[in-house]
Amino acid sequence: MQIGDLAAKAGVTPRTIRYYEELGIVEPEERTAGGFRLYSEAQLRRLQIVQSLKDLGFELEHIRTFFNLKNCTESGGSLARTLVEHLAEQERQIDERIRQYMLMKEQNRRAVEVLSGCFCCTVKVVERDCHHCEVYRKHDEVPDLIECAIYES
Amino acid sequence: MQIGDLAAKAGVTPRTIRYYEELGIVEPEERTAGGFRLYSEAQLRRLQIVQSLKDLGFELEHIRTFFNLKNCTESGGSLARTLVEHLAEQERQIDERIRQYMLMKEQNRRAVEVLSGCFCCTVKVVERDCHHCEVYRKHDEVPDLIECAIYES
DNA sequence: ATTGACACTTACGTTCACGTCAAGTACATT
DNA sequence: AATGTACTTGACGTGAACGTAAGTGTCAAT
Repeated sequence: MQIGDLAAKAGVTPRTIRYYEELGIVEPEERTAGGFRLYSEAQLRRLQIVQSLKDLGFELEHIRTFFNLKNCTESGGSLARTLVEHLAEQERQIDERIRQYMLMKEQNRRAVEVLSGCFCCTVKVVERDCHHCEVYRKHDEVPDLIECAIYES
Repeated sequence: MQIGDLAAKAGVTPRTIRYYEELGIVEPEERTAGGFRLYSEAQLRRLQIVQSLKDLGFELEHIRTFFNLKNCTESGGSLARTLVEHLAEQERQIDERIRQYMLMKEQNRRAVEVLSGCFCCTVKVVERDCHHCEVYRKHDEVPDLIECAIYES
C-alpha cells in the first residue's frame, strides 16, 4: 500500500502521514528500491489510533511519547509499571479535562439561560422591569448583552 | 490605571491588551500627553468578559464582532439568537468530549487493571498460559490503545 | 536634574499541525 | 519507449494568539 492509498483509507493527506513520520509516530513498513513508502494494515490502525487520540485533545507530541513508551525495551520488566504510571498520569489529565469541561458547561448553561430568558437584554435595549438590566441602569450603563449573559444569571 | 496595572488585575500581559486593542476589542479610555494608555474599571470588566468568552471557545475575531454588533442597532434581537445557537452547539461538543473522556477513563482503568495484575503482559509478550491475558484475549476486550501497547511492537 | 521603572511603536519570532508549491524521480500501463 | 500518475525531498506559507527584542520616550520621585 502506497502513501496515497493509506492516506485515503485513513482520511488524511499524504503530507500528514509524512509529518507523522517526521515526528516519529508512524514509520513505513518498507520502501521500494526507488524510495516509495510502503504500508500495511498495521500502519492504518495506528493512524486511526492517532486520530482517536487527537479527537480526545492530545497533542501529537504526547501521542508520540505514548507510542515510544512501548518501544523502550531496556526498562525490562518494569515496563508494565512504567505504563501503569503513564496511564495514571493520563488519568489525572483526563480528570482535569473533564473538570474543565464541566466548568465550561456550567458557564454555558448560565449564558444560554440568560440569553433565552431575558429577551430585553438585546442590543441597546433596557427594559424597565428586567431584573438583569436593572443592575446596569442603576449604574447608568447600557447593558452589554454579553456581560449580562455571562455574569448575570 | 496604566496598562501594566490593568494587565496585572486582569491576569494578562500588556502585550495581550495591546493586541486586543489592535483587533478592536479594547480601547483605552484616554491617553496621557506622552501617549500612555489609561484605563478604568470598565476596561477591566471587558477584559474579564473576553476571558470568559475565550473559555467558552470563542475566537478573538468572533468576540470582536460580538462587541461590535452591540453597537449596531439594526441587528435587533438576532444577536441573542446567534449567541444561543453558538452556545448550544458548543454544549453538544462539550458533552461529546466528556463522553469520550469517560470512555477513555474506563479503557484506562481496565488497562491498569490488566497491567497491574499480570506481569507477563510486558511488551511483545503475551503468555499463552497467563490467566489475565487469556481472559482479555478471549473476550477481545483489551482496549485499543493498550492493545497496541501490549501486543504490538 | 537625574534616576529607575514603566511605557511607546515597530517588527520579527514562536508553536501546532499541517498546506502548498517546486523540481525532480519512480511505477505501471500502453 | 513513451505517457500519465503518484511519489520523493526540501523549503516556505498559514493562522491564531500572543512573545520578545530594539530603540526610544514618559512619569513620579528623589
